[in-house]
Amino acid sequence: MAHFFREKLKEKGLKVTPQRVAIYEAIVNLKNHPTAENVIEYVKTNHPNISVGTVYKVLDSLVENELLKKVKTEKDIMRYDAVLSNHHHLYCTETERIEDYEDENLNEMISNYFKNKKIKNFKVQDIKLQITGKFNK
Amino acid sequence: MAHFFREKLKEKGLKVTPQRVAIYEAIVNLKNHPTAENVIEYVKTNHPNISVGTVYKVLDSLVENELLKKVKTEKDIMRYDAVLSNHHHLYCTETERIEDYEDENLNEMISNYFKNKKIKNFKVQDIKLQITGKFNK
DNA sequence: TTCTTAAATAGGAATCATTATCTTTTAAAT
DNA sequence: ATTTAAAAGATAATGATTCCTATTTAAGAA
Repeated sequence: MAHFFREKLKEKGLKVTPQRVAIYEAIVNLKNHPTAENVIEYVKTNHPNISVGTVYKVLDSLVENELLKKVKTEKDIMRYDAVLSNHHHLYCTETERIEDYEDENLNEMISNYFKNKKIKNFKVQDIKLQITGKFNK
Repeated sequence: MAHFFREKLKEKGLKVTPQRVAIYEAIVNLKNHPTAENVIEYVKTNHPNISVGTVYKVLDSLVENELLKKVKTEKDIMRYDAVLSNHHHLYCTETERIEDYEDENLNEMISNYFKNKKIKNFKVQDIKLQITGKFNK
């Protein structure tokens, strides 16, 4: 996993730094689509001197280079996702919990639907579901 | 429309103030899911003394009372929607444009799909599509 | 209509996530 | 080992949003 990431960095012409690796691993390990602050806290256990600005800069550049994604929320605090494959999100109405939801059949159904049904004046590139509700327990 | 809004405010036990009416009308008139700043600018043409804090507070309370909705984005600036009926959003990859997308057939297909396919440990309350792509022109 | 009062607004200071700036360090190519 | 552009660190600045408090007002009661 770290190997995949190192390769990807090189591909994109980005230097492989310990900070970048640590930040990426933080996103992977921290489930629930962490905030920058979550990442900083996590990374500081192994890199106590890491700078806040560095974390923000790295997150931005990884998103720009498609190694991470931002998660759309109704909050002004950004959250990140290391899962790049096509998937949807379950949003809890009562907490900040956000979980990934993968469903091949659903993807296929939707992609079929939009093969026929065109949206006028709009070229669809990607479709994601925001599924809002309540987790049990 | 203003009438509907006044009634709704009363229903919720909220006072009908000129500021609230103006802010609500701003959201309705400003297409493209305005930010708080867009609203402030718009409302100031008729209410030059309106306070920034008031706009934020009103927006919050209208969202809380289900007279407005927040739009999920990847930005740290909040955007609002006065359309309460079930609809989806078209997000432009290149600009900040976000348009409503209504599609009864789609709603039905998805709701049928989730009538059978249950998500484990999760009770679905609402499903929205984020459709990302490019507008023509 | 006037009175009463809790709710709402105005104005401005404070907060806090994020950005920007500038200096020092470092990855990695030569 | 040298070189150098890129990256990181430290910290100041920014800007959207929230907080605070005095003043005003909507709306029910008299």
